[in-house]
Amino acid sequence: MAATKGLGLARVAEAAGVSVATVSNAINRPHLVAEATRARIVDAMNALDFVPNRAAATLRMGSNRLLGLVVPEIVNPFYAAITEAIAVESGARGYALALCVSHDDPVAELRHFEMLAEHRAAGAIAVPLGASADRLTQLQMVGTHLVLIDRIVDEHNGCSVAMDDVLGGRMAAEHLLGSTAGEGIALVNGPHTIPQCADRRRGVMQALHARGARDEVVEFESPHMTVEEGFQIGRRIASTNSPRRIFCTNDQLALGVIRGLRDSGLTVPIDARVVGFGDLTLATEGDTQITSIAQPKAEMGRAAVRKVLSEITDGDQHRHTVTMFPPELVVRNSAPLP
Amino acid sequence: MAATKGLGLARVAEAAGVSVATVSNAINRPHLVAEATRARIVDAMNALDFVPNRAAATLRMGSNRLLGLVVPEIVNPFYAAITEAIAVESGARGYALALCVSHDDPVAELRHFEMLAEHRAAGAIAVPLGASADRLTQLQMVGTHLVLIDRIVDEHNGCSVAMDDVLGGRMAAEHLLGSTAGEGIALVNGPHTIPQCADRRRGVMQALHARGARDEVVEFESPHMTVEEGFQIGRRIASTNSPRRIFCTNDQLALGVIRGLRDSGLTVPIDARVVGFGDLTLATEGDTQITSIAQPKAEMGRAAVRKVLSEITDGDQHRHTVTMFPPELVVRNSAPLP
DNA sequence: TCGAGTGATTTAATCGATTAAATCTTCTTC
DNA sequence: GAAGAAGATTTAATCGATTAAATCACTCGA
Repeated sequence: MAATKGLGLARVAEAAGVSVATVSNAINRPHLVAEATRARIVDAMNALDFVPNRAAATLRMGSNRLLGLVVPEIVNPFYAAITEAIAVESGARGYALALCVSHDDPVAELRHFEMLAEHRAAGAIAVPLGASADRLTQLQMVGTHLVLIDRIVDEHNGCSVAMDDVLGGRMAAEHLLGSTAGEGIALVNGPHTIPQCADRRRGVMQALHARGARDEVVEFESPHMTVEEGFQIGRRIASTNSPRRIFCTNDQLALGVIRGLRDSGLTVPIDARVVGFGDLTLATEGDTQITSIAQPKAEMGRAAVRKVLSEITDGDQHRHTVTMFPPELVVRNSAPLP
Repeated sequence: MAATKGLGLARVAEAAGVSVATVSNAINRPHLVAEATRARIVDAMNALDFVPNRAAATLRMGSNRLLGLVVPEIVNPFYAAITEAIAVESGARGYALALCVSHDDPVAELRHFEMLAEHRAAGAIAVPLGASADRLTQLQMVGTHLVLIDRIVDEHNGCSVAMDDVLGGRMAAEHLLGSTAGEGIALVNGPHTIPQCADRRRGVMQALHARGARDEVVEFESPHMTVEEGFQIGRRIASTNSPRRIFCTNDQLALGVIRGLRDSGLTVPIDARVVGFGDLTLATEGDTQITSIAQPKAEMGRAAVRKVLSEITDGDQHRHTVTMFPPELVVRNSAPLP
């Protein structure tokens, strides 16, 4: 008959014959509560189907057990893999994940950060766009801890996770060159304005310099890095005397190039060897299996979550770090071992 | 000098010389506030970088402008596309999206729903697993509106969005049969326990019956529906006299089958015609372009969001509906027009 | 027997937005 | 000029969890 007061902790407290404070303690600081009392409270919670109200806790504490993730897109196996890893990891750590798709639109990106701020997200992971320093301050303005992933920005005052594209480029080039020295490489690349493209190219150069070869890099630029553009470039390569060791800076290009070469009567990997980048599943499952530089996507995602949570919980202990993951060469039949 | 009271509405109210109630009204029910006052308030909000506290609103109103999405995985182009559409659409409607990956684990799924309940999510969209009715009641127990997508369950008392797999199967079969009657179809299918597989098969049967042909369906069952299994089946088909009009119930199988046929000396589409299902980008981009039944993934995602929001906002007006989207035949060179 | 010490529990203030009800203005209209 | 309507704004209660400080109940040692 005692009037049911409220619907939250109070109801449980009444049922268990204790105060709300004790219920709260039983949940969050069990060591403060006597075992017998705790058991009674747990029983009461189960009996009443008690569902804690995160909003109340958030209001009181000023921060929500919620992480934000801002990615350019999900329909892109690379971001899909990262997103999945982040979702799983943050879920396992007891954090909800707010997913935001920016479509590379700065306005949308900013709106998403504002929304995260309104929800008092404890932290965020983002693939930033437009690497301007003031944009980032604007984003951090919201107060949440921000970890950058994939595209990292020097000016960022915080943690970052990315892959070592220079090393990736070097590994691809070294695999193509094998033990033979003095021979060049055809580099099918995107615009140099994309940092990844510039880095992968740099890696190729490093590999060539390392073995004292002359800089024989014949470069083909593909504006949009699509299969179609790769196809055209493949035909171009076949009809000229450019190197037949071909490094494409993504797997779409590699697929297209292989088709172009075939179309011109060349056989892969007999007449030409091709290495791609990204290790898309499609490259594994298609008719031709592409040797590719794989990115440790899941590891990157997990590392990002660990970093935000470290920022959130470790307080002063925390030191910002930039983690560069090494890529992995996956050898398949488009460029088998020499 | 006046002590800054609080950090939220109160601060804005003080700056604008009004009460918190008026500020709240200016934000949520502008028509109640005089234009001049509203302008002053907006100015104050901008000047103070006011960030509303969703948690407080949620606590008060009992519901959060947050939708939940529970999917089995993101690394799967189908779910990736749906997820992206849902994220974009809910963002556009002013709702945050909490992403949960269930990995087809009932325990994880339930945990995710509990988490959504704790956050007082206004609604959820889910690809449910284990279609047991009591599971669903358990899920709905959390009180949020639930819309099912992709896998729909008859017992569900709410909205659903899915694709018409029967129609998809029929379209595939009809395309393969063309105008010729009396010839059979090789059906490369997954286990019949998967509803989609059963439905697509049913569609094939409908097509055959419709043209009065005898039930010439030679069925091959692939337990895991992988490229590799498709490959084996492709070789089997080549070495027997089964029909050379082949419908594979997903694109992975189709890719494998084509490789198997090729491996056995058959040419596609000369000696055999192949239709896949799902229209994966990989099938479009690979060496062989697969004719496939495409699912309107983005439309399905958007429809799901519209439905939850309708449940949430329309109250009594709302009527639960099951929307079946028609698939689309995308003709490519693995089975060109007859 | 008193005080100190320890462990368990409660009291009560607080976070910030919402909203029904009350109050205050201004404007009609007879 | 008084009653009433319409419009604008304020008052004050409320949502439910957290937590510092206070209280209560014991045990133990001197």
